[in-house]
Amino acid sequence: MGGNKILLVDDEQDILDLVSYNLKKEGFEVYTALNGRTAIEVAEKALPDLIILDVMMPEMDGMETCAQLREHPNLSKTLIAFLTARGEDYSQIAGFDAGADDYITKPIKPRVLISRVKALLRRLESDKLDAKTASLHGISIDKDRYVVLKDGEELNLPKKEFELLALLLSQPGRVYTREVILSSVWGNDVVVGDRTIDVHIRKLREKLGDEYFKTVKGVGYKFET
Amino acid sequence: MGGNKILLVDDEQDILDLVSYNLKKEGFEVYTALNGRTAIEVAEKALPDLIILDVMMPEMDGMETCAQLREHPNLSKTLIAFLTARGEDYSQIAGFDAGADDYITKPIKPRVLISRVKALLRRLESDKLDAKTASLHGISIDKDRYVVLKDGEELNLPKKEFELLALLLSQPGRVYTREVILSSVWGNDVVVGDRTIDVHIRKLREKLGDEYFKTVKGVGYKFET
DNA sequence: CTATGTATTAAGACTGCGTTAACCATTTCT
DNA sequence: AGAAATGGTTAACGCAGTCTTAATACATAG
Repeated sequence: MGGNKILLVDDEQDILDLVSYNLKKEGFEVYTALNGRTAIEVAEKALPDLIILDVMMPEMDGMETCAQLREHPNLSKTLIAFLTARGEDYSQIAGFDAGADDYITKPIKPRVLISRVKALLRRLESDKLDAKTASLHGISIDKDRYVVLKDGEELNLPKKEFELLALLLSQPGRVYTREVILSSVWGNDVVVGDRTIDVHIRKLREKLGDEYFKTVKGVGYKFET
Repeated sequence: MGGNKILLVDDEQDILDLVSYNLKKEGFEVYTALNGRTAIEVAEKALPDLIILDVMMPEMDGMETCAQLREHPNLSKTLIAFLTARGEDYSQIAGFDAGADDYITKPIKPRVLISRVKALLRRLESDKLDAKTASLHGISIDKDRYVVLKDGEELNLPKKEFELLALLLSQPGRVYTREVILSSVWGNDVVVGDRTIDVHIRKLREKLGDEYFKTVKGVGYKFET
């Protein structure tokens, strides 16, 4: 998870030091700037994944900086989090909906900050993945039409096979236990044996390729590339 | 993202209508209450994800309501946002740190409100995620995917090894006695010898590195860096 | 030095999965 | 309707990987 670049912008050196220390401890690559102007310069070169921006700064405030960053072609999609003092007048901040991705309130609690930063970056990662996976593993389903697309080829699966695939595909990578699979695909009242699932998994493997369906012994199955 | 439940509490029907309309338009399920007492009643039944609470209300004000909500076992972790009039005396609000998760100032601007609400709920979602993943210094586990990440490398551990690691990692540094480990990983009714634990610890050491797993003689094991 | 607790192996037991084939159930075709 | 095809479920058996044990070697505290 380490290695993400974060740009930290605040006019108080103390805040920079505190936050910087904590972020580095977590393995992040940290850049700092004391004002909006240098922030933009640094951002252009470092291309950070996340910019944490103090709202209240002399000269160019956080919102103004944010707006300029959004103008920049290479930075328009960078995550931006605002640092605001609790009780600050939100109306003007949010009213200027410059597209901040999160708000972090001072006083800063390191552990809170870290978890928020991680949450934001997770979002970034999953967005990236989402864009890729659709085309990467070449398998997608169309629940409306009850059709599976593999490398552009349409494929008609029987009901149970389709629903099982749909379940696994709904959260690629996540392991679904037999219990969950049964209640989700077969329903809570229906009683069928565990081998039934195996057989359907086998059929999916036959039709879509062995490599996608991974067994986690003692736990369940997952869809993975 | 739709489907989140929001409880809106304000003594002015106009405000309820305005905000309610806007939230519903975004696909949220909205409940309303005109005072603190009914707010608690509704909250108990609906279990909302977020409660927006006017600070200034007759009888029971927002802070008092908030405090009572926090007492309630099923609602103690619900997100709470305070509605405050601009220029209101923040000191008494913040001083009474009842654990509000955000402050929204009146007059309410719909677009602002929506973006704040969405930001809050996003936080909720990622906090839920946090519970499922634990990480420490290059080693992290993903319970959903049943995968261990070491320096970015994916690692598949067998069930017991994974669960043992998950336990130790759940409170890094804390020593887990053999007794606790057995009841947690193996269950209370299963009877296995103590050496079994050693062997699993050994395998974890092999796969993840000796240094992480510290033996505390006569007590148990702990995960440490 | 001894007692106690832990580390390390290797071997065997065990569990749970994969696979096939046969058997119903349901739908479709003639 | 009867036949045929398709889909769903189960049972049986083999197999691989996982778990546990037991035996022995090692470490540390007293």
